[in-house]
Amino acid sequence: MLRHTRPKGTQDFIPPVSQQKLLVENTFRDLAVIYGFQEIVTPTFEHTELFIKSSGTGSDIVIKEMYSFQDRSQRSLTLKPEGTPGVIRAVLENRLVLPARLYYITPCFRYSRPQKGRYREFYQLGIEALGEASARTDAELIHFGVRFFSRLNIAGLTVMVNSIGCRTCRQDYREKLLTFLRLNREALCPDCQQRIEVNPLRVLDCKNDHCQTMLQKAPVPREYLCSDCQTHFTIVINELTARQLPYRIDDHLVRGLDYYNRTTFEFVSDKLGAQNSLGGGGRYDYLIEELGGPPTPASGLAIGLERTMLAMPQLEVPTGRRQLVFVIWTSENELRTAVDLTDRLREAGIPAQLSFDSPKLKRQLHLADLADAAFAVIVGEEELKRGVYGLKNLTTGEQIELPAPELISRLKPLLAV
RNA sequence: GUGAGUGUAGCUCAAUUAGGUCAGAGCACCUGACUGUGGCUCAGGAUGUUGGGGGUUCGAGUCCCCUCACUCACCCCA
Repeated sequence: MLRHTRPKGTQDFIPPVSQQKLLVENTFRDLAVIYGFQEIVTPTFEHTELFIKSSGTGSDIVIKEMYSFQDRSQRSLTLKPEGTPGVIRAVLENRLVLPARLYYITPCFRYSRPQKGRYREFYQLGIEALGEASARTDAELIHFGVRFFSRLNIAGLTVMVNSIGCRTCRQDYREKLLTFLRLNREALCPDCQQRIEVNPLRVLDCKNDHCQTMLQKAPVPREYLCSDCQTHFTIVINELTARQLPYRIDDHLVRGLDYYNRTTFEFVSDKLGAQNSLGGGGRYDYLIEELGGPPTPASGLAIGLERTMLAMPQLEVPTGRRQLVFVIWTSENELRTAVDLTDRLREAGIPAQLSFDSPKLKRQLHLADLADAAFAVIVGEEELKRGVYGLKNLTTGEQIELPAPELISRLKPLLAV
């Protein structure tokens, strides 16, 4: 029985999975930079009110999923359940000049029962285009997502898009929907009956088959868009087509957070189980104003890192050895030289390691093998007398001798550093 | 928060139809054969309060109850 175990819903990223995670993050970073985004880092926790204000009191995140706590001065703080609110808060607080394109990689926390692709601590990769009003921006973010997933060789991806209108037309639609739902209340599942009053739009994407067949006749947001919203959506669609991005319009796609308007989109994978959304986003033209800033249009996208990793072809078990040189010494007399050599290798940018723990050559070679090093450099008494090092290729077993001064220059091309 | 399934060495799994040499194997790890050469082979070795607690029984990894953890699904969403 282990004495200490990780808290429920958290996970350890150990090698080689940690490498996989790094690959995903780096891919995201590179792409974000290419699209003109700069990184923003905000605190892991914020004042609780920030999230209540942004996500909406009706959202499940606020009602039952936040990791909230009182600090020692009785301030109510909350571990961030998503990335956007902190970013907006920081942008306003630091008076950043808009428009601005920002990206973030951050852990997020939600208290919910863990399952495949859902954790209590999870990582979100997000981009926010603040101060950009154009529908073309929305399409560009979708393009960003598609490109990101394709760079990671993720197949089976579907892009879902929809528009949920603006303040005005959404209100009209809401009334129509409410009338419809109240009329058909009995035919809906208990969950949906609840949702009618709390957040009626969410009834649309209920998973219950019964509800879905019934909802075929329900009014959908797109039918009630005002002309501006309609134009906006048309441009998004045209832009996607022009960029040759396949998409599906899903009239029932409603995002869970209250702050979205007009464009909403989601990346759905067919190899993920129940939690099949790899990421999603949309336009949120009211949030900044809502949080005390000037009226500012904005559009964003957030991707789930763990789900991305789940959808990747397979954990690329790195075949072959690590780009690492293991320095081996044969007796205490050579230890000093070995330590200095290791240090010089490192100065030259060559990953190098040695073991101080055993003077046994055999043991050291075995450790080099365990560490999966590509090469062993042998610093032996014989070699030192002649001014050479032994260089052993641990894959092939071949061993050659190199004049001491040549070692680094010969090693560099072998390790591609 | 609700439901179902699973819990045996670090890992993957065994342990006779209804409880009785049942606490094992393979991989991994350590030591040696190999006094300056890893991987291969051979010979040894260490490791488990069978998730935890209680009960039934002469006797429980095996049956019952509670609990914890994990997994999947609902819910929610990344």
